[in-house]
Amino acid sequence: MGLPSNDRNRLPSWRSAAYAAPVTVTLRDVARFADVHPGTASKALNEATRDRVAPATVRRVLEAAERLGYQPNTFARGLRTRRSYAVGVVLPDLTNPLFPPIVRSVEKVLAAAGYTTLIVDTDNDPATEERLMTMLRARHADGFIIATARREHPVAEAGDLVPMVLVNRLTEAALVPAVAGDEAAGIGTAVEHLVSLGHRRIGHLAGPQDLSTGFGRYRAFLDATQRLGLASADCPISFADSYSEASGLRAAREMLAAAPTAIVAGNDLIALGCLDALAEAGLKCPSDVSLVGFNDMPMLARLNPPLTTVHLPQEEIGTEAARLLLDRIARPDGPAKRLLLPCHLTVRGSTARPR
Amino acid sequence: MGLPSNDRNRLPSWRSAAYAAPVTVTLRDVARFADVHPGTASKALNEATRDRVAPATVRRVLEAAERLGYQPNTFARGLRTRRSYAVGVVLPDLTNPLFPPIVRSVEKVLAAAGYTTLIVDTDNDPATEERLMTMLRARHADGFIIATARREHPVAEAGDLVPMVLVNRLTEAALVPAVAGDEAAGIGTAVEHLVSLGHRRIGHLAGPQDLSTGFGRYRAFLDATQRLGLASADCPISFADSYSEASGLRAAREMLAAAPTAIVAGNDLIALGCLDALAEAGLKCPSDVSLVGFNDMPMLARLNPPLTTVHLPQEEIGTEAARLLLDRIARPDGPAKRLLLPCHLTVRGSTARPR
DNA sequence: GTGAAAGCGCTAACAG
DNA sequence: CTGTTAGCGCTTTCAC
Repeated sequence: MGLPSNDRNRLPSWRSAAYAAPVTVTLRDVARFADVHPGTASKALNEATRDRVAPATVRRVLEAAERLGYQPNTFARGLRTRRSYAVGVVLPDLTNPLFPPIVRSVEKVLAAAGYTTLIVDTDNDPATEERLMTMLRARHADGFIIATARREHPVAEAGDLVPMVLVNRLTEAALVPAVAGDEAAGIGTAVEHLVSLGHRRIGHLAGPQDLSTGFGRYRAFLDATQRLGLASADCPISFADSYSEASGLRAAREMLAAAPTAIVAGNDLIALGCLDALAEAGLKCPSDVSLVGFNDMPMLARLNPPLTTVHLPQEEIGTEAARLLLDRIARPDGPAKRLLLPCHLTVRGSTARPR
Repeated sequence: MGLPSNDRNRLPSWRSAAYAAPVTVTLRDVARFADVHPGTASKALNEATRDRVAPATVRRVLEAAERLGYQPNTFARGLRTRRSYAVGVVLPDLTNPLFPPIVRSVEKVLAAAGYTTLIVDTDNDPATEERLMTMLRARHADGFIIATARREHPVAEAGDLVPMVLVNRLTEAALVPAVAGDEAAGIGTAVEHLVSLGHRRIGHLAGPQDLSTGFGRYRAFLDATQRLGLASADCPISFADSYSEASGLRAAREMLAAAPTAIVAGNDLIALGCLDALAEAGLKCPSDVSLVGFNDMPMLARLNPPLTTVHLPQEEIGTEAARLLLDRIARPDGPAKRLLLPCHLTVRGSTARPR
């Protein structure tokens, strides 16, 4: 009596527990060991119901659980409570260096609250996204952090049905909590910086317009140039159809016909493509053309020239997203907070006075 | 009759299903709709037992499931079958660009086999790793892909108790399946390349020796230089205590006292630190000192000079790791295959003939 | 404050 | 080939 009933996987004591095959010790085992009814053991183990059990009993149960290395069975608990303590994080592309820092901080906050993070990579494919969402739903994720950012996106309609937080995208409908960098302000700062250097012909290599970031930064560029009194004829715009060096190269070739003295790129990869286009055209950066990127991905400081770019507070974005989600899970009907975190311009060597 | 018994979350049809709160349709609902017993419905739905059900019945059940949008409850199934169809992937650091491509291909293979990938980031901390492993175990992960690579690692002892595959590390004990790039060959190729350029004084900036990669590459360097007939006195070695630019810088400063004409770095980050040390010392790369990195992280081609480095087949590593694991889950007692995938040297601008 | 009992949704062994 | 039944491990009323 008092020992786990199940010993099909009893393991030698010298094994490291975490990597060994599970020895299944159940609540019944704990209860038997502590000499109480399983129901009572359950109450004692559960923070919320603990106060309905005599302190001495609680102690006995807790000790038994400790001694036996009791781990509640997630399946049984989930089946009963309909909660998984798992959160889905839906990313468009894990290899995009923008996301890992966000994921890390999300994971940290959620883990501290007892949640498991289910990371999922949609490969920028709506069908994959649908499939993965279905999977996450089947696993009864308690909430979602969604970083895929098509402007036309089913999530915009799903509204407040399931706890979720949007990252890097603010839907028009303010029903869904969201956190993002203040990209408009970031683009604004970039344009101001160029204007203050003396630029008057500033182009924009816009990102994909079906992504909310691409669209948002484009609008922000329009606003900023207008606000600063630049003629729209002096502000050529080309559209890249993806966030990639190749698309950036194509768009930049087009752009260079308009001979801007400075260019604001939709993101860093587009800026890199632009760098190639400049080299191709025999133009030097920054002496002939200044260039600003967006995102501040790693290694930019080591480029030639080091790229000036708008820095996003990735870690903070992740932290806040996780907090908002926990909030939402706790109070699904609370107001949908929407957070805009400040971006700053990291000035490096790719911007200078025009000739 | 024939409708889901549970309508607390019935959703308007215009909502996108994937993002809406779950409407719970159970096996009983499907069975009722198809007018069979739940047990029969279960058999019909399950590939493996389907042939014990009349084809016409199978069709009816399948259609009912489709019509009602039936999703089996993972908890109930897991509780019953003691399988989760989830696999834990344990990474030391998600922000290391080495891992995302591996994770992506792992995820792809596992998803195709019906498994969910649980990605977990240990932040290079053994305690965090232990905690996360416990969590994964509580969630009854069916297997593990482990990419953390301390040489002293509990996993090395846990042996074949739970299905797992090691990535980027071959334990001495050949009990655990593993897949890695052939780093020794990679280092060998790098040294050969330098020797063929005419270098005779070749240094090594070794990575942390408590990591199996750091140690393995160090040994490979020793082997290669000896094999090629270089005097060990001509092959200075400094140790970086982490894979970082800062550590690389420190180790490189030390190394430069020995005046090698070429340096093989333990990884790319160490190589970057080395680049800084060279600049500091007023040495030009590659004209004064040639430099080779390891891993081929992104952006290296855009550096000044573009870094020559050993390329790891990350995608293939991930694919093979996932396959090995599926194998292992299917036949836990099969032989532990150990795969060594070829690395190739990507020659760029940081290596040249010595003066 | 504790015990008893029901049941979450599923699968698998066994009967028919 | 189909139905019946039991039970995975847990939480949660409801009695006592």
